[in-house]
Amino acid sequence: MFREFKKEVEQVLKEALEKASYESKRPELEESEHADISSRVAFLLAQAYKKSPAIIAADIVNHIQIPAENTLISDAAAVGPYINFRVNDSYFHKTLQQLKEGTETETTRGEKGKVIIEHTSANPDGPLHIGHLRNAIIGDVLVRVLKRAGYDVETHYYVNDMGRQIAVVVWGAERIAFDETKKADHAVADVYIAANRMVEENSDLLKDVGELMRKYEAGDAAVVKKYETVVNKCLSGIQASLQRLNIRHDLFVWESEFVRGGAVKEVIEALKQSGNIKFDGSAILLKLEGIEKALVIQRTDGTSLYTARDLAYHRWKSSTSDRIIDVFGKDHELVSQQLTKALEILRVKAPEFVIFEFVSLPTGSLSTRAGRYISVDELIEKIEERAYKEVEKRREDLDEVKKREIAREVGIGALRYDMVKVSPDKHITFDFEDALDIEKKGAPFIQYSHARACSILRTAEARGFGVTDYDAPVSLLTERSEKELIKKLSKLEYVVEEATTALKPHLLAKYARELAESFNLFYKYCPVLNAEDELRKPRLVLVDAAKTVLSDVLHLLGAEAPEEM
RNA sequence: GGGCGUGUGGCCUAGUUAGGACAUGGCGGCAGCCUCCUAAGCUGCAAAUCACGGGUUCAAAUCCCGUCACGCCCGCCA
Repeated sequence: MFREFKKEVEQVLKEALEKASYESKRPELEESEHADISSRVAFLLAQAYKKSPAIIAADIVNHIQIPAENTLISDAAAVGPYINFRVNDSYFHKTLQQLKEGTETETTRGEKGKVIIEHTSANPDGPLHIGHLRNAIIGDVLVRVLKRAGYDVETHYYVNDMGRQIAVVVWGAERIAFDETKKADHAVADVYIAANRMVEENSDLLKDVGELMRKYEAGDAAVVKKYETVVNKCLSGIQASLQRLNIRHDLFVWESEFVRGGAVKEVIEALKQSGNIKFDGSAILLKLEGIEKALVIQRTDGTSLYTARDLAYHRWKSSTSDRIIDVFGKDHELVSQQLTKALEILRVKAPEFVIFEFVSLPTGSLSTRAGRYISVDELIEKIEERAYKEVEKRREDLDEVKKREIAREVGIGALRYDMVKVSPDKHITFDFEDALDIEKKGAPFIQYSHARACSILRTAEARGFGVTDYDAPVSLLTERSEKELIKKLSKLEYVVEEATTALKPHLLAKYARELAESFNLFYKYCPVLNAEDELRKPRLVLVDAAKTVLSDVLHLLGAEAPEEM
């Protein structure tokens, strides 16, 4: 409802500016603690019209006409240079009415077009570590938010199966047996680390690895088979980890498809046509505007490079979607720029990039090859265990299965929230102890508010207060905490929209926390079950509506919404 | 050397795209609140030269210039 309110204020303000003969490009609206929405447009006009902002603000307010009916605005007032707008009773009423049938609106089903989002895309040479985790969670929250905003979303995991490191694993797998007692991706990592050591100690072995790569690119059936076995083995382990985090991909796109399917050749051909190509011996280079070094897209020996394969991949994505989003680590930023320029040359829509800064350990940067990483599996294990202890402390009354279930939901929620709450362009030094410390204002805090709402509704039913009656008079909800909560509820769609256009998933985390805070204050100051009949009815409506939004926002963050904890 | 990003109370963090009303929260610290719907909650207190130095402006955490610190990138790797 906040979006509608904001739009109406914009309109009303625009009309008033015209009537008062002021010209301003923007309404200068901002959320404010002094009003429901506030305009600082008077500041901008002060210079041009050589009057004090306060006088202009008062003048504008005098020209403001709030519609007699069907409006969400209660009043507009000039407070010094600011013009403050407030919502009216119907705003509260409509907000709750809208939540009657849940929050799924008519825009929720793919009508904004198709967006392909690529995230995680860890090399299949070992398990996911905490760096991949940040990528996966930022990506997954965006997926959920975009769906909610009305996009038809397709999620891709781009499988780098043509790199040297995968060849090393395949080479190693010919000599070293996988430890079948281990989770598949961990077994692959063992082989990778061991094989890598062998290759490093004896550089003659590199020839074998190179031979494997050439045969794979050429499509040698036996080699392809070996690759597929190894890559699929690793991916199965990775997928299992992702599943525990409530993350799934629609499509696993293998790099090699673009080589053997001919798409890479086509891209190189198209680039040749463009005239931005130069040759260095038999190698092919692409000149890019504003980037000093030309990009090599084909080796002297004629084999393909990551860059060319990536171009083919993006050309394909572009042809089958309206919007492309790539979630990349900061180390890929230059690549993303090169990609953009190259796609421009191909006259193809470029992706939008969500670039996130690195996660490092207190001991230094992460490295799968050096075995220096914390795997996501280990992290999940430990955080669920920690959550279990917390549940046990509080709810000895529950049976084992239930306690485990809550611990899982709380643990995963906490982990995900922790990763998504900070802005992507902040560098993170990962501290195991900090992560395990189920933070007070993280996901469990929000889940707890939801559980409290559920508890009230459960008890209401048990006491025979009947179904929640959305026709109950909302006007009785006059307490400050009640009004604040409703206003907070009304902002979900607005936040979703902001997070979608700016591609900032952490906005959702912030909103979720604030929503839970609002609910907790309401809970504290407004008894529901013990209120008088007349008041209890609308309060139950508010609890029910809050439960809906809390649950929704938790799901948008990829966390569960437990009914009790 | 060049490019990108970050620097906000003891620690972590929001706000920087579009400059404006007392800089958002958390952790930790101190002091309180369970005869009342789950205390994973709530209330209060202490704690900030918004890295540093200039500049623009009526107004700067936010814009401009410079400096410093940290991270990442600058492969016929992926």
